Amino acid sequence: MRKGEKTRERIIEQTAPLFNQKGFFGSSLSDVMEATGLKKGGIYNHFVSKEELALQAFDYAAACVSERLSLLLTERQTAVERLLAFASVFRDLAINPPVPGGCPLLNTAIESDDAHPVLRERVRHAMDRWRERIQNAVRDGLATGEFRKGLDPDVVASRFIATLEGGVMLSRLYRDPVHIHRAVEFLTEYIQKDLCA
Amino acid sequence: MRKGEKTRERIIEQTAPLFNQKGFFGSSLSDVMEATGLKKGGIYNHFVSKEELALQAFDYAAACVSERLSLLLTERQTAVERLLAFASVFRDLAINPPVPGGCPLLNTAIESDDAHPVLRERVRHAMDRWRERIQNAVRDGLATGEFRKGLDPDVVASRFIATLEGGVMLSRLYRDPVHIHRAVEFLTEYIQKDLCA
Amino acid sequence: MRKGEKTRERIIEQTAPLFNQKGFFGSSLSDVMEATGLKKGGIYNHFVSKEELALQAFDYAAACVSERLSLLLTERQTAVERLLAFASVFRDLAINPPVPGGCPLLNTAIESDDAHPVLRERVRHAMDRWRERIQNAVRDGLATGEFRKGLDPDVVASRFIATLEGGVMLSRLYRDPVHIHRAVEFLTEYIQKDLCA
Amino acid sequence: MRKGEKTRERIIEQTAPLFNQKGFFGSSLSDVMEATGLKKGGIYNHFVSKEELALQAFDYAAACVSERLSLLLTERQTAVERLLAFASVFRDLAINPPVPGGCPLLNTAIESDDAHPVLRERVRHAMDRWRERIQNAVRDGLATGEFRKGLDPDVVASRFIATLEGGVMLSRLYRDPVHIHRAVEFLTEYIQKDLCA
DNA sequence: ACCGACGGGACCGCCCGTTGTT
DNA sequence: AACAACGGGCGGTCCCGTCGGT
Repeated sequence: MRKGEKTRERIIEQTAPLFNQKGFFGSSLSDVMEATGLKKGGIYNHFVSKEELALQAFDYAAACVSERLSLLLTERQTAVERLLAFASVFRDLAINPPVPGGCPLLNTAIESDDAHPVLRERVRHAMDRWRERIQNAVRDGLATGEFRKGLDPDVVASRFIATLEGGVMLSRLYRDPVHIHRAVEFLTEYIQKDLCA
Repeated sequence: MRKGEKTRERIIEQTAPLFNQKGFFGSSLSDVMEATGLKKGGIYNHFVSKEELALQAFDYAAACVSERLSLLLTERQTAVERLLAFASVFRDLAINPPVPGGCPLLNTAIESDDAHPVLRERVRHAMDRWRERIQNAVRDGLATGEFRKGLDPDVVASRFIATLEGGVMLSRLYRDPVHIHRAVEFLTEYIQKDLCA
Repeated sequence: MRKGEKTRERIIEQTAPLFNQKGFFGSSLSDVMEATGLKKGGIYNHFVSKEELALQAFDYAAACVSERLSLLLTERQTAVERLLAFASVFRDLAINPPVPGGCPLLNTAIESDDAHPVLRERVRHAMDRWRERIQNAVRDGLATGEFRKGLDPDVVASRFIATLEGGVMLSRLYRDPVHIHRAVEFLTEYIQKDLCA
Repeated sequence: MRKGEKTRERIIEQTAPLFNQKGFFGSSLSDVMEATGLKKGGIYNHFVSKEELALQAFDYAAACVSERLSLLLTERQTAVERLLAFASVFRDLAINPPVPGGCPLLNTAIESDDAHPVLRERVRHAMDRWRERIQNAVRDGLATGEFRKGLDPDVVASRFIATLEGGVMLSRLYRDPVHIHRAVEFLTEYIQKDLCA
């Protein structure tokens, strides 16, 4: 990897927390300069615009969360375990997020949905991957007989993500982990009572 | 000061959708001028700063939602009906919100939690009121014997709001009402299976 | 005197300290409103512009100093006493000025000489009156034989005003009355050694 | 940073006359842009604020005068000659100032004394240097026996500066060099009659 | 590859003045 | 006679992006 490539990645890593915390409109190039220690010229060598950098910073932040998901999901055997692992990642997202600022998908979805179509498209794509993970877990559980018949994987995915993202929002708003814990607990009961055969 | 008061309220009403859609940092005074048809001088006669206006626009937007809640909640007799009514308001929030842009509490919570403490405090306060509504409904259900003993109203409130706000986020992100419908359905099942005696 | 006339004078009295301290360019209409307790409409009823008000406030401030001069000069008998009285008024101008902010002629001369010809003309006129007072005192001293022959009243006036205004400036700059005292002492010696026959 | 340093100095040199003539509050950034030929971005690259620029422009203007003083004072042998040289610099200050607008210390002292503490502190410091020059000249005169015993250098400094600055004010107000000439003449007599042994 | 200098313009806030109303 | 309401525009500051230099 060339030196330039490394710098480029460093910029992304250092600005992802910035954009995740203050948003795209709330972050200025001055903030970016401060976060990276580079001057404008140094940044524009690697990115054609602030928007391009923000997009990649979002992709990076989303990937950081995905990585945590992959890490936990692959080592789980049963579908139940995998769904629980998914929920536990969100517990971290609220309390000890991989990228400071909480859940990048939630943050960016809210900021972009009426104001930045390009960014919104990125969030949709990342969100699709998350939903697939849950859908796949559910399908596996259906295939192995772990889950009761008739379950709609899509519905389960919506329920999971909605509840968890909402819990993240509440815990971050109140700076109190209790809300995300209640969300996880809610889903845990849901798995046991509704999903399992 | 008859006319001024009216203008002031008109400014708030016309800018609430703006701030709710583009956020505090994403909305400029030029946007406000365009939305209101007034010049800066005319706006600054009623508000000392953009921040002051944004705070009041948020209060207004939150009050609009609260009004819908009050309207539906007061005419419901049972606790179950009131919880269902609460959920149904969120269905509207995602699809046909009283103030364009979705849920002002969700939007503002996400934008402010790392970037604007004053705004965040406002959201907290508004969110407290919402939680109280649910808690009160649950307490009523407990008192009448409608709900099973041992229910923690606080926990129910967290579960409701998390699930619904997350559903709003998903439906707005995908421009698809199915997600908020699934969230409401989720909570409907929850009421029937877990809350009722 | 009509009520309007009284308000008008009140405005002038209340804004003279403002303009004398912060200058014409440094004083805003907001400052004027605060100083008078009136709103813009109340002020523009009596003055067609900020400039017009500032001109009259200057005239008033200059008149305040002139009044002190008249008060002291009329009760003095000899030319020496009158010159000393003139100097003593400047001692007050630096330490306990009739209009807060020091000498209005000095302040306004400095601000206006390159920036505001109209104001500058007013200062010139007021300064002419001051110089005449000294010139007259000198002429009287010459007529009575109190002063030595050959004295140029114009020269004495320049020397007096220059020394005193410079002393005021220094004492106000350092917030230390010693400088104006030294200036007065300087002129006292000058009177005794150079002017008297 | 060869070029930038040069531009920075050019900005200071070009704005010093502006601030000296129209004052800090009377000079706008538009004036600065016009004087320098740069846009706001180009100016703010070198100075963090208008205030910072004004402070440095004052320092520059004060240094310009000081330079003239140094030039004349160093080549003079006797204390008398040095005091006369000091006075002659003020003659120029009124008629043909090194920085257009007259004496920067006088101008800035008057504008800042009630309105801008930071600027005022700068003036005080520069004025201290001037007073030291006179005090040193007097002390030298005392040491060589040129001046009569018992002279207080501090008093002489106050008298000189007060008289000269007041003379500058008058000459600039009237656009007539006669007043500063009279002030210099006054001090010349003072030197001969009062200071010399 | 990074920095420095600069443009052109948008930002929010405040300016001074006018108008309509009471 | 006083004020509230508003316009039109300038205030200083900071924005994002470009380009030349090293």
